Amino acid sequence: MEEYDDRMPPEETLYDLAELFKVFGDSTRVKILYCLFDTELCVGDIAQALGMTQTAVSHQLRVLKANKLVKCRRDGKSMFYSLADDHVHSILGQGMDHLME
Amino acid sequence: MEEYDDRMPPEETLYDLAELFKVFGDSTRVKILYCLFDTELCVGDIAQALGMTQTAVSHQLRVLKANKLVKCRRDGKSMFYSLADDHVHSILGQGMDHLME
DNA sequence: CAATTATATGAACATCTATTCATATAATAC
DNA sequence: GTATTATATGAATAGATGTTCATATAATTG
Repeated sequence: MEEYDDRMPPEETLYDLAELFKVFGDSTRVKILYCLFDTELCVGDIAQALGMTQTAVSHQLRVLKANKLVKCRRDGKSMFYSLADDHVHSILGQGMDHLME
Repeated sequence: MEEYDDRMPPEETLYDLAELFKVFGDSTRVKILYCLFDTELCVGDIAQALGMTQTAVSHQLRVLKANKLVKCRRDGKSMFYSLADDHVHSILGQGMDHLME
């Protein structure tokens, strides 16, 4: 890839980075992440909090989990989701800072 | 919006936040941002560096500028683009950190 | 076991988006 | 003025993506 200068990360890394931000780039997923900002919640509670269907929330939780932005544990019939680590808080926070200029 | 608990930012803010991340969520735009990480470049140089058409780069620069991720100045026939502020560096860096786990 | 509750999944559809192509604008050189 | 170079823009197309609907899986209760 001689078009890239020395300081450019590998193309695959930049692709993965874009994929990561793409996950944050949907309002439903952002809302879910903020629901989970400082607590864990089960799927039904998230759906109710956001006024969305269980199915839609579940689909998006799958995306969030595949990208390691949330983790989950089962408790009986319920699955409790929470933010995966502090990077998620940081990224959301940086985004907010930029919005506020 | 009584479905939201007290700590949730307003829905409009969360929407704007998602829109911001959406801008970072495209590999072409991420590549452009990394090209500009520590230097300013004109459109043609960015296009050449990435092996893309001028038109495609120009369209994406417009998106980046509309969202205040880059700024530009004219010098003769050329337009030189650079990152708008340090938030852009921070957000890219946080994303990278998350990728590296 | 069957019934119920909670969640997950697959397919279909509608919407959004990035690129390409053609063309327009802007600045310079002659 | 015209020609050239650099960039921007509008329309069209192709591909990606989020929601809905129907259904499947999983755990509990009786």
